[in-house]
Amino acid sequence: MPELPEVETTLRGIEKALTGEQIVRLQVRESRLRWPIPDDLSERIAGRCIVSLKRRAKYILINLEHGSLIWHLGMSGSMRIVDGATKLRKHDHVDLQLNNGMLLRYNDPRRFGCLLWAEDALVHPLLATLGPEPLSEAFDGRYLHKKSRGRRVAVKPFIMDQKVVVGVGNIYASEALFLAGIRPARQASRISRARYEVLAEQIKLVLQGAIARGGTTLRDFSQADGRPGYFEQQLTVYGRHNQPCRQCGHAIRNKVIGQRASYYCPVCQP
DNA sequence: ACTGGCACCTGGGCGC
DNA sequence: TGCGCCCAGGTGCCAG
Repeated sequence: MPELPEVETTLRGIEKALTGEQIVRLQVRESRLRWPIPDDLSERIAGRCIVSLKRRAKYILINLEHGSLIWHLGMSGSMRIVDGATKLRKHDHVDLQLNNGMLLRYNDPRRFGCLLWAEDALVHPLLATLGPEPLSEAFDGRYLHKKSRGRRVAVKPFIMDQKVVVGVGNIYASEALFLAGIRPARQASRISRARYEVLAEQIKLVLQGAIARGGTTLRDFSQADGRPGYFEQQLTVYGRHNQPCRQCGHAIRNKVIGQRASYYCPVCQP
């Protein structure tokens, strides 16, 4: 489910309800996520206050007075703010219980997400080697061009590599490459600086546009208040195999690149 | 250092 | 209705 816009949407949806509140406990119904939720996590964080929430890449960081929760939604994770009387749904694996009676409830059918704790999240091994944030000034065409020298991979998996730039997943990679007019299978090292300038700009625009609309709901993603994201209507190529290109009318093609479905227009993306 | 392939899971949609 | 198959928005790890 979640790429950067969906994670950002989730963060914004839970931030107000959590910030400044005290944690009563963490109720874990299913600890077998991508990595097991540590047994002692609840006692470790009980009684602590939530100072702030941040996003780094696709991780949600819940900063406590001391230490942080590192929370990843995986492919199918979602979060809601509910009260204690709200009925459990299937795959509601974790509740973060607050002293005001509200809960942050985590649902994750496929259990590819994770919930970890670190004293200093940013130096945690999972976060330490991540590339720049796409919406930061550090990320631009010059950076992408330099980073791509000598890389034989296709440009699509290249921009989905979290060591290159974070937050770009399978949907927005296809979208940004379409908007930039670059074929997704093209070798990363064989793209000019000028075209990387356009690509970096389109990555920023497509992510910002998706955040503004609350992300994309294809199957099961929902915002923290239960509403879907509204970016699906804006998708130009993703999931539109054999449908006419919105720019030129040619049929959109579907090709597996780096084990992931990829969509492009053979005319607009030469 | 890079690269491609596999693994981890459940559920929905399809054809038979 | 049931079964088997394929697909799904992520990413760490492995061998080559």
